[in-house]
Amino acid sequence: MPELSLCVSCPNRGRGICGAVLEGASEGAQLPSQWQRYQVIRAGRPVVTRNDPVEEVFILCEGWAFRYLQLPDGRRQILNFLLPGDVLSCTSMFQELSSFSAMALTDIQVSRFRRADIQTFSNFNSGILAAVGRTVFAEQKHADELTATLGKRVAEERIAYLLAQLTRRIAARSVIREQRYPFPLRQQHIADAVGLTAVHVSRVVSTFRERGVIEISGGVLQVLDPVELERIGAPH
Amino acid sequence: MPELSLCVSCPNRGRGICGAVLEGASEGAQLPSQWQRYQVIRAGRPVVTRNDPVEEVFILCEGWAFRYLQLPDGRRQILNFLLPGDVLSCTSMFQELSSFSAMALTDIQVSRFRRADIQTFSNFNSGILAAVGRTVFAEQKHADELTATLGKRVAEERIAYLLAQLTRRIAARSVIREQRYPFPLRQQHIADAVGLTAVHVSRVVSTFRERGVIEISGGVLQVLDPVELERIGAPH
DNA sequence: CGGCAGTTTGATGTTACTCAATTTAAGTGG
DNA sequence: CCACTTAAATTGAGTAACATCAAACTGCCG
Repeated sequence: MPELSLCVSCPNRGRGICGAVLEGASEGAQLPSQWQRYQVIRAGRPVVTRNDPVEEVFILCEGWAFRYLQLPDGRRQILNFLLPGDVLSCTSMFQELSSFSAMALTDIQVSRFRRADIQTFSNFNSGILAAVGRTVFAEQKHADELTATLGKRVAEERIAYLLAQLTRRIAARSVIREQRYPFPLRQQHIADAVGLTAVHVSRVVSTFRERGVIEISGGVLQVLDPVELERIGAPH
Repeated sequence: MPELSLCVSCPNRGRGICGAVLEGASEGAQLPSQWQRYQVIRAGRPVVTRNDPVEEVFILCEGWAFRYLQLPDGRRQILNFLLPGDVLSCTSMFQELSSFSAMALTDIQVSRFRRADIQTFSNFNSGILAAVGRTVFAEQKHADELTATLGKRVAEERIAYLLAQLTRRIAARSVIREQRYPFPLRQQHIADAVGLTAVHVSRVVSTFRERGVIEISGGVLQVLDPVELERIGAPH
């Protein structure tokens, strides 16, 4: 969801990965590239941890990650998944302590900007402000849709919502090869994202497979019936 | 949640209502008051409607309102409740079509600023930007907490979460008279906010009453055991 | 004194969870 | 290439939480 034109000299730029989310960035609405630093984080390692101080805003350049909240009993709720080009969260631009945790789902590469640099720079560059505004809007809209999905919809619809949304986002930033998408999620991740148990996710995914809607295996999601998936998962 | 220092010459300013949420606003971080307009909206009437164009950012000066999403089958999910001093949503600052609907819960009074005015003004006033940033952060944090609550917690915890959060917010902007709070919500509103049915809300609220935790009647919420309510509803 | 909206209560149904066992898939080292 | 190991997915049986339906009750207002 979050798209922001800060990731200017991402190693993937020009290879169609970060580039895909940069559309809409006006000229001059980019931070000086020398301000960013790169970091590689291995799958399963934390990116930021709730209540820890964060000096920087993270942009995901490569791989998948997710934001989540941990409950005292150890259960976690995944708030959203992050794909290449996504800002971890725009709110990191305004807050010194992180209000959420984030973890690398695959090996990832992140680009980091100091919050202070962004704030200074955005004071005399309204293009950045506009980009931040669009991103904030997208983040909030996504959060609202998720709230409605968790509050009012059954398991089948929740899972279809997540899968439909992910395929749309993956397709938007890569060359679409028929209906096959790279898919590093375990069923436990789906469960934590849509508020179900992994066992129940398994059952629902099985019925989707039997009905010829989707097929997940070997880290690849195949959408056999995109229309049906959208119909079940449509948020409105 | 959303607190923003735009509501400068609200009719309630000085009477401790809007004033309560203005703390933290630095000098000069206020929009010229002649840019705002007032409007009264009666209980049950729409404030904004999803997909309608909105030229203005709304700030609630008096009464209660709520943001919601309507599902095609007529069911609705309430996203949050708005109390005096709250911005309807900061994202209205960046988007021309509303992504949500909002409705007055009681008779309300709103203050309206043209989006264009705010954008222009914020370009040469970094105090406004900081205030917007804080508000955006608060909105997102609230949305994240709600997601975790809907995804991972049982009926009793969801309802306690909502009531605890509301009492904190009401207390923050009014003189606290013992543990009695004005409470214009019907049980159906609670149900739509936390993803339950009104019938089940009734049962849970009854057990709270029997256990001496709260008491709702005559538009007043009495918190008899604030510690217990917080304990059940604590988001983490 | 109706009438109406909101709440409460009971009986029953459905959805999703829990626990536990089994199967499949993915590595790993010989 | 094949045993061995381990994580993930699947399946079944039993249960808990919440929804649904319908009826009775309460308070409020004209």
